[in-house]
Amino acid sequence: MEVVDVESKTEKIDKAVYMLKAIAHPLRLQIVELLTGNEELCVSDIHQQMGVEQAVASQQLKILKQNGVLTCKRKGKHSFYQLAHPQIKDLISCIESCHSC
Amino acid sequence: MEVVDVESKTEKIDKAVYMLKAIAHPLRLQIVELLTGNEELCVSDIHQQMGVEQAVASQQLKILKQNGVLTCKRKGKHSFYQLAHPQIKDLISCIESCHSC
DNA sequence: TTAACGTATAGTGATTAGATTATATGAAGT
DNA sequence: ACTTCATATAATCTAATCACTATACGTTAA
Repeated sequence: MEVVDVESKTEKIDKAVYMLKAIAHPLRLQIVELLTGNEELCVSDIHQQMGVEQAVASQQLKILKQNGVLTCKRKGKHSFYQLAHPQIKDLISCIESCHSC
Repeated sequence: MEVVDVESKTEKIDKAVYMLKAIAHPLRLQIVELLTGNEELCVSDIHQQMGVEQAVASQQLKILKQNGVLTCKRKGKHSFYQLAHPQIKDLISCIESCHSC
């Protein structure tokens, strides 16, 4: 195995770790779960549905975005967030299935 | 929805979060990856294959065990660790697939 | 029982993530 | 330009996690 492969392997691991760390938080996991059932949601959708302060929702969304879990596009006054990868849906159902059998 | 349902929902979320947090670490993720390709491994297998101190391997294995990612059974001098849920294999391939397309 | 091997735990300081609240920015309508 | 609504950032303090290393425990065989 060459050096360049080793480097990209640790990079992949780091990216995976960042993603997992981002999701590994009660609020953020629930946000991701919400987004597996909704194509996209804006900050106030989440802050209302989850019963948390707007600033809290915005902060957690930022963390999920920074770590490659969500993407964000602004339309007028609203910022719409959605899953960055379709596989994240599968990931969520894997985790959920670990605690229902 | 009844109170008992709400409670078990947060419990499930917490358990999922603990699992994800445990996996969300470079060494621990690699240990789990090793265990998706090997039915079971002992501490010294891991400490040798990963090139880390025995104590480090043991500590990280303990964290994975405590958080429901691995199980452990002792046979003589050796402790053998394995995945606690088969779905963890799928979880790992989901994460990996997020960074190869 | 002691020696050798495999594994587990404990202690430390440094770094990072946590919750909470106040404030700042950005867009749209009047 | 000013107001309102939607979103984002900053600041603080507390708590958890980190890496690292020394040491303790458990098992087996002589």
